[in-house]
Amino acid sequence: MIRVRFAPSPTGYLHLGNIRTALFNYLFAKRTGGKFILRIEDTDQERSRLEFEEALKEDLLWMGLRWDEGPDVGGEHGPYRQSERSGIYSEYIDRLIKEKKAYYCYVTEEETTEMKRLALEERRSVRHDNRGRNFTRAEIESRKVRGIKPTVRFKIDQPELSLNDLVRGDVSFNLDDMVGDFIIQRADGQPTFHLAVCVDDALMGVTHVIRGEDHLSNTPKHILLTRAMGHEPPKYGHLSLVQGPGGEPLSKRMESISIKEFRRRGYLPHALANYIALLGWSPGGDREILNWEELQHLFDITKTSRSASSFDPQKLDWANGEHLRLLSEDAFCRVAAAYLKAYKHVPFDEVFLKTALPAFKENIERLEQLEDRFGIFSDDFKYENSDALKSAESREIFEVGLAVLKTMVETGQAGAEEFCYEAFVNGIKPKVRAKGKKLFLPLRIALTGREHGPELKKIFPAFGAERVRLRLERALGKY
RNA sequence: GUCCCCAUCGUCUAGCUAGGUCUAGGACACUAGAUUUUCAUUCUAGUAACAGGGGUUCAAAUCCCCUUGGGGACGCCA
Repeated sequence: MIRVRFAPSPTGYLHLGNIRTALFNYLFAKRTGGKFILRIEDTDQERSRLEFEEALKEDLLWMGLRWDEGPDVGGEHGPYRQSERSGIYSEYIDRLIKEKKAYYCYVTEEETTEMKRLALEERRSVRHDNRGRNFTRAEIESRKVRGIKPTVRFKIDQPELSLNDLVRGDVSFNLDDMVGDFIIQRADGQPTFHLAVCVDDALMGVTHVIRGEDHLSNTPKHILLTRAMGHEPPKYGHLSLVQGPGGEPLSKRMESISIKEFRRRGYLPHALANYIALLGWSPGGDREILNWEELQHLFDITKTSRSASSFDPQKLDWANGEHLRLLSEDAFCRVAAAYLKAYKHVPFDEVFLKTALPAFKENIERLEQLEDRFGIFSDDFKYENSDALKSAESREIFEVGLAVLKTMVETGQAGAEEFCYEAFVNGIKPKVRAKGKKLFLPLRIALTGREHGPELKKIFPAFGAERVRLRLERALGKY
């Protein structure tokens, strides 16, 4: 059984790149009925905050990525928060030291920094020179006396290592030039990310580690460490990174790409997932708009692109529009009403929303746009193009419209529950000179104040006869 | 600097594993036209790419090498 994990550190909000990693893990596991684990990597106590953990769980759930094991839901391999697993980590660290696979290192942080500076200056490879390995007993004693607390470093003796990556194929590393012994326990006694990850992946039975390409060069460390602890390393897959629209790297500080922000702007979770999946992956053929089941069924990690891809907000908008239009009228109303309630202050009740909302379904790309579009229902509006209202032909349309409306009201064709657009328009058409665009554009502007908008037919039920009368009169300058 | 990864339209990509069907296909965006009794939706058409150089081969977008360019890593962050 495939077991994967998404392991964010709660030091900021989830962004496009993070959620893509989570999505790909989820898709990869679910295709074969595997398990998706959520693990919180909060070994950096300085920067980890509970607030971020809560936010990230909310974002994951919103996207439809429920974890089978993790905080809140539990599981056999818990706890799933690294800060609650320190006992486990120290056991492993002790054992590695006992087995001479790791050692206490009394080299200070300052010395390490200096080592790096010098290497850069002499244009050599920047790596730890393992000097702490050969300190004499006396040297160690003197450092202890000076109050220096040791770190624990894992020994690397292997000169090279190759691995078969799920997305990149065979990759080999020249370890000699790359890494020295690395720290698995800080001077303050806390385990580092490298140790915690390896211990947890092994103990939680993780079979595949799918993560960003930025971890590719950590992988040799992780393989060596895992083996040293007596476990078989998982399979690795390193996803190419996502860049911003201009090719810049994504950052946790970029507001515009946080999942929270996408929610606020009215993207459908599934449309976002669909678009994100297309970033670095293609189902082949001409298909682009996929539902959740198709996504799950078709996704193939090995067909994922090996080069970085740039986030294109325009294409996201297009995808969102497509998914919005795919919704049934009922579903659209539900989703849109819920969105409006949560994020916008639109002064309309649910009954009104239900009659008005369907008109906008074909007309928007983001739910956010609804707020502006609803402006046509406000009685306090300005004409986008008042010139179109002033011609004799236009005035004729409005005068006739008023007359037709009056008749309709008198004969009961414009009652409260139904107000027929066709009857209204067909009543006007034979009696005026203007037709086509010359007829409908002035009418649209008179009625809504704008040159663009939903089909007039669809907004009539929400408008009602009285509002139409008022607006025709206003267009005529009668008040 | 060292190590690792990557390279097809402006962008996302198909094609590359098993070289010929590629005068390189689709999508977003853009432009033009059609439909819609108006705008949008929809439809049709158009502009636009194999980074460069060397090989291998009858034949290279596809395989190999070099150059160039981009990204990542080199933390007592994850």
